[in-house]
Amino acid sequence: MSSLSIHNTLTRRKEPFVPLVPGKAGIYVCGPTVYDYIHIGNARTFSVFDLVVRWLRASGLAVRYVRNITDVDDKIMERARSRNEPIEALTERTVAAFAEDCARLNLLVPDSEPRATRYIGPMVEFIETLEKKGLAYRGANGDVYYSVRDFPGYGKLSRRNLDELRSGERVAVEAAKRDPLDFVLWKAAKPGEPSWPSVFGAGRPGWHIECSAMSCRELGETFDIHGGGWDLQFPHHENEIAQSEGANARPFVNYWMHSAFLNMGDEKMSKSLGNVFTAREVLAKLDAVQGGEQLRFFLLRGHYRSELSYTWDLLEDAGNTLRGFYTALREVNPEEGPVDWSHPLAKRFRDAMNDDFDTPIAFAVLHELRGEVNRARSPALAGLLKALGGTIGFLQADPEAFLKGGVSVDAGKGGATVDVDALVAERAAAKKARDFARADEIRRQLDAAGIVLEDKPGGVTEWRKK
RNA sequence: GGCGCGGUAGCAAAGUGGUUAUGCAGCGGAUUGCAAAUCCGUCUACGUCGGUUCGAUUCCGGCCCGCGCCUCCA
Repeated sequence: MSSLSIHNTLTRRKEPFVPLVPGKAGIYVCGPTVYDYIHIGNARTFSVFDLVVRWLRASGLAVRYVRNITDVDDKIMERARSRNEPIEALTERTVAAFAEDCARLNLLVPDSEPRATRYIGPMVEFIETLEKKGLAYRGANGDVYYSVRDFPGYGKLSRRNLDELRSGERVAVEAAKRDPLDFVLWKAAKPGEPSWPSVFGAGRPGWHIECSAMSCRELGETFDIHGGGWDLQFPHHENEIAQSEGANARPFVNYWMHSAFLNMGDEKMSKSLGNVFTAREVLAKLDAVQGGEQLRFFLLRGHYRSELSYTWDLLEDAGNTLRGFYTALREVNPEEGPVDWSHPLAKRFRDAMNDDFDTPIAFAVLHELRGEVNRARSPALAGLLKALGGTIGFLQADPEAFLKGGVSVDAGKGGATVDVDALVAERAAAKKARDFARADEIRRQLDAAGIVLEDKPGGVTEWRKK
C-alpha cells in the first residue's frame, strides 16, 4: 500500500507525508483579499487545495482546514473609497460572493475562515513578542518593521540570498527602514484609514503578520501543510516564516505547497493586459448545471505544479470529457457505497494521488474505469467510478440532470422556448407510425436548439444538452 | 544581473532506460430506420547536437526556443 508523498517547496523534492500528530493533519491556505470577485487564477489555487484536503481526508486523516480572509488592506481601502462604500460593506459583500463562487466550484467550506480584522489582538501580541526578541523595531514614522537581517535563514523557502535581493531598485524604499528588505508589521494610523489602538500606537497590521498570528491560533506554532499560489512564496511566505519562527523559536510549517499559475492563453494574467477573468464571468458563460464542475475539472485535470493555459477551447474540451464520465454513470446506475480499495484500478488511482496528487494519472485511471463500466455494464464498477471521483470532489451530481443541463432551451426562432418533452413524445408517435420524415425533422429542430436525442432500446428516447 | 521552470503526437496532459499512458478531436468498422451513446480498430510523440549505454523520449553536457519570480499579485 502506497503512502502519500508531497512536493515540499522547502526542499524542492517529494517527501513522504508524516503528520505531526498521527492520524491528523493541519493545513493553512492563504485565502482571498476581499476587495473584488476572485479571478480564475484564484479559483485554481483554491481548487487545488480543496483537492488536497479531500484527498487527505479520503486517506483517513482527520484534517483541520483553515483558509483565511484578508479584510484589511490597501486595495480594500482604495476600492471602498473609489466606490464611496463603507469598508465593511465592501468586504461583507465580497465575502458572500466568494462563498457563492466556492460553492459553484464544489469547494469544501474550511473548518475555519479567520478574518484579519478579528485577530488584531493576537497580531499585536505577536509583534510584541518579535520586538522583545529583537526582531522588530519602531521606525521614525511610527511604523513597526521586521528586521530581516536579524533572522538567520531568511530566504530559505524561496532560496534567496539577502545580499542578492536588490530591493529598492524598482520601488522607493521607505526611509524609516533599517534595511530595504525589512517589511512592515504594523502601520501607523493615517487620517481616514481604519485603525486599532495598540501598544505601538493606533494603526493597522501589515499583510504578512495576519497569517502568522492566525495560523498559530488556529493550528498551533508548528503545523503540517501551508499552501498558496506560487507567487506567494516570496515575499509573503518567506516573511511568515521569519515572523513565526522568529517569535516561536520552533519550525513553522513542515510541508510548503505552492500551486502553479493559470495563464490566459500564453500570456500572464494581468490587469495591465486586461485579461483578468473572474470566476463568475467564466461561470456565466457555461451551463448553469454543468459549469461549476466543468471549470473545476478544467482547473484540476492537469498537475497542480504545472502552469495551465486558459482558453475557451480547453474549457470546452474539459466539458466534453466530463460529460463522458456522466454518460457512463447515466447508462449504468452506480451502486452507492464506499471505495473498494482492493480493486486494481482503485489502487492505481490511490497510487497516483499519493504521488504528490498526480491528477492526470488519476483521471486516466478513471477513464479506464469508465471503459470497464461501459463494457461490463456493472453497477458495482459504476459505483467505484462515482466513489473514486467523490474522493476528489467529482461526479457526485445526478447524471441525467447533469447531462440535461440547466439553462432554458431556446429554439433560436422568435425566442420561443422549446418544449422538449412534448416534441420527444410527438416524435415517438411519428416513429411508431413510421413517419421518419417527421421524426427527423423534430430531431433537427431540437439539434438546432442544442438538444441531442438518444434513442434507446425499447422505444425510450433520452435527451441531453449538446 | 540573481534564482528557477519548461519544450511529448491536431489540441491537452502524465510517465518511463528496452514492453499501449490517458482524454478531446480525426479516420475506419460494429450497432442504429437515420442518429446519438457505446464497443472494436486506427493515424500523428517525446526541441536540437553530442556523451554514457547492448539499448535513451527517460541519465549527463552544450545549444536553440519559450516562460516565471526577484515589486502588490493565487
